[in-house]
Amino acid sequence: MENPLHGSGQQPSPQLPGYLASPVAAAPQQACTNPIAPGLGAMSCPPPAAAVDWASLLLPCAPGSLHVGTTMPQQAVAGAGAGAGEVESGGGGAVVVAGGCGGSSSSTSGDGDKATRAGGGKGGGRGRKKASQPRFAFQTRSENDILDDGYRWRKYGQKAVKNSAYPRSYYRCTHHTCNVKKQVQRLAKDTGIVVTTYEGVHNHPCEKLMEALSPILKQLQLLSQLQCSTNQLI
DNA sequence: CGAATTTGACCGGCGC
DNA sequence: GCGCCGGTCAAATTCG
Repeated sequence: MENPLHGSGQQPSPQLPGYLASPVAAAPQQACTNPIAPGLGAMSCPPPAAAVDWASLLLPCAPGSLHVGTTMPQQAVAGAGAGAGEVESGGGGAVVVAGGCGGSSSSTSGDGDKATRAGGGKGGGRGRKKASQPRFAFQTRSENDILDDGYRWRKYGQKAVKNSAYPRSYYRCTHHTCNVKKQVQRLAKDTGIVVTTYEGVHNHPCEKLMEALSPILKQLQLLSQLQCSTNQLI
């Protein structure tokens, strides 16, 4: 996800950009084409409020970013399939925000103890400890398992899970300093729905989004400067 | 050839 | 204590 929220994982909503979390959570019916895709979703979902600092949304810890303020019930994540509500919107990806922060989840995985564990061979040193990483789960109705959320992910595992005909895929943000992970799983009940669970907060801006919006931001900047000059002349 | 994905093994947590 | 299950590692393989 993208957005950088203030702080470092202390914020309730992990990576989901404010523009995603808000519209989705507050107005599920809104037809955002692709809430997960920064550039796309963002552009197609005009913010309710006029004063949105888009530039700030691009930064990690954006002061202006919105976030889901709810705490993330573990079941919302673990049982996202059953727990999270689902919203369907048009033909695009409907999204439902399942939760915001999983502070004390017992099953949440993290890297916390990984470092502390002296490892042996394969698997030794493997972290299993559930650190309190903010988790955020939501469902999308899409044929594509992989949502383009603007960040680059590397798949590091896939596992068949119980009670599901579809395997769960594990991804990690490829940014060297970023420790965000996400799990992607297709619902057994409704194969058209993909449950995506993000864990952690990106500590870097979304490259794609930056790339997509930079021309616009540039223009805005120029306009702003022009306006300043005009005012001075007057 | 480097990066990304696949896949089997390993490990810890949890329920019984 | 044991087995099941989810999560992760890392070697092998594939891809660009």
